[in-house]
Amino acid sequence: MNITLPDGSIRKMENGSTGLDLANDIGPGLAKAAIAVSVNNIQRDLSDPINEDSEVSIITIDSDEGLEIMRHTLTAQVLARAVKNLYPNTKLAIGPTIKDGFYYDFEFVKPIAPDDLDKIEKEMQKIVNSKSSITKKLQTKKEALKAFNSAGESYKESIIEESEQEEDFQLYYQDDDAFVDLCRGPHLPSLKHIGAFKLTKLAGAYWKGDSKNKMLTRIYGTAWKNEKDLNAYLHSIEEAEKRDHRKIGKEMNLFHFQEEAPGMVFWHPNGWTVYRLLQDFMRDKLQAFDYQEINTPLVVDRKLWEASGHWDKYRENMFITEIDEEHANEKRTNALKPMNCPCHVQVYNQGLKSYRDLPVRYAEFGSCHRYEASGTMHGLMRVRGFTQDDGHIFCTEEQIETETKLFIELLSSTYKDLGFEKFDIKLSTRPETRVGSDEVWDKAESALESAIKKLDLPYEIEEGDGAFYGPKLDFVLTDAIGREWQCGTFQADFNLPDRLDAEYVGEDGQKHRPVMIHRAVLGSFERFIGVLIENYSGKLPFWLAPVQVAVATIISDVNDYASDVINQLENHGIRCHEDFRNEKISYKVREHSAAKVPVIMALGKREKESQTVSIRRIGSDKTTSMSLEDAVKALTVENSVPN
RNA sequence: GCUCAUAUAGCUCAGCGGUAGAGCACUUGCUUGGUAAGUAAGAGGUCACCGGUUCAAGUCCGGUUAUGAGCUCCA
Repeated sequence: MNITLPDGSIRKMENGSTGLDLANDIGPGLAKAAIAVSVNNIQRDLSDPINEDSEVSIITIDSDEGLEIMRHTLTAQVLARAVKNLYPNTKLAIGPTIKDGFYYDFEFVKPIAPDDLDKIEKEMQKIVNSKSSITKKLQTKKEALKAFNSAGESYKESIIEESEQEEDFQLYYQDDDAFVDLCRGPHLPSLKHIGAFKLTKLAGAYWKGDSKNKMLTRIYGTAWKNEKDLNAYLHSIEEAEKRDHRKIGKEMNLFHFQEEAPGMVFWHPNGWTVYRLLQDFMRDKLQAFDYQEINTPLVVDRKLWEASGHWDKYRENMFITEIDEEHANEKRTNALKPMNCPCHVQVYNQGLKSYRDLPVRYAEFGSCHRYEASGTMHGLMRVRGFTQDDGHIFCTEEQIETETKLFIELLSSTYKDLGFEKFDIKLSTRPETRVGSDEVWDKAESALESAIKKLDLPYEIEEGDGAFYGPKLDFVLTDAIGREWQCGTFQADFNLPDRLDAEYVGEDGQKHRPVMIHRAVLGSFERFIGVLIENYSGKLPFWLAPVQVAVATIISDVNDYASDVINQLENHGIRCHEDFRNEKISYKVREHSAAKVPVIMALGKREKESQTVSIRRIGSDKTTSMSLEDAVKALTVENSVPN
């Protein structure tokens, strides 16, 4: 048979030759490094026979594929075995690879503690040191079931049970046959190819990811081809932890949370300054794109939520309020709004709208409350009380495309101004259960798609992932260390205008339903500020920094000059912090640097005499001197809000 | 919501049955010092909350609340 290699060359091999035979044929070095083989783009074990003309490449640990196979073997053959050695009655569930590592789900008889990971890790190392080779046996469904049944591995049994195949279940063994695992493969031919690894955490996870099922114990780990890569990875994790907005929020005195209001932010002066600046910035953007800002009630009678459908579908996430019976004349049940859309329809419905009025674009910095499950909250990123940069566009079906295009322009200009150059677009199309005719869906989906195309932007399609009421676009931005955050959204809605009876008079003099588009650029201010903090490690751009200039005196004789400097800066709208304390300048510099103040002005005798300032920028240890006048001018320019 | 862990001074943490500790921050004194920690002293705590075991409970055991890591959820 003919084997085509990645470089295009063709090698003649005997039918039934294995990947290992091929590697040997190419060279002994490759044979030694080979860990698996890719046959017509399907990964196979090195020992699998190849029976027909194929395109084949040898996988080594140096490739991403190879690394993944190594991680897979590490979890399925080494971690699973180590756990079985130490805790013999543990049941094995599943153990896949994930980004940078792997996990394995177990059902332990007695729960284990994080400290036990050390012990397991040592046992794993012992197994790896055996350098066992790994062999595979193929069994029928019946044989496989029997094997795992007698071993008491009920999860494996159920995996086999539910499988549609009858033959060729792959069972992998190490040299001593003492451990066997069912696996899709491929695996390393030998444990000697295992690189550097570390178990990282312990957590619960539902069997098959279903919260109705039993909670298993999941052990996470990371693995790399050598010690150096492992350390680099661990280091990058540490670096990401340093950016944690909860930690930086504390250091910069931006906000706090407390027990009496879980998931609700207490904004401190510094944090609220950032919040206000971002909101003002957003307000200008919206105005430039012809939105009209409105404001609607926080507390609204359940009748409206019943009409909108939220009472049925969303009630468990709503804060419901009742009025103290003793003092109320009438009992009514209200809810804190979890979304702004029904209220926006109320505003739209005031007065008759003509097709000439469309599109109507309402914006609201809408304060919403959602009762999020307790385990889901996470700093500013997931809260119960938040404010959306929300907006709703009422338009005709024909206008969807233009509105999509305009929105993407608004969004990309906003992200760019805030320092995010890269974002991805995801188009989610019709789900199985939905409202609206196929014809309308066709129109809306193609309107969204063609708008993106006209802007020449890349996008991905998420088939069937749309909301029941319409297709949507999600916008995912990438931060400074490559993490992705879904912030913006643009959702067509054929449902709510109908439920809440929104209409306009068309050219034909008849009443029609407008399409409603829900859209947000930042998502919520709370979360977006979290993203900004993590993106910038707290070192916000000058215009967004809560304190922009720390004016620190070197000797108390220059306090009067320093006050003058502060006055001039503040008169130009620059936010200053006065530091006249009886401390050394290095002490002050250290403190303001830690607080991530973008500019530190150190003022001493020299500056006072020459009417200059000495400027030190965050992240640099250089100082530059310039006249006070020039400094005020330069900082004023730098302080202008991007647009 | 589920699993596991955590809760001690403003912050970061130590203490793990017998009078509550450290570093930083804070206050005061001395020091006026040129770009990431001058110096000495002082003050600061219902050890999250409720209950139990014990002669004795931050410390052991239950429960509650919050937080953290995952899981589930995010019409």
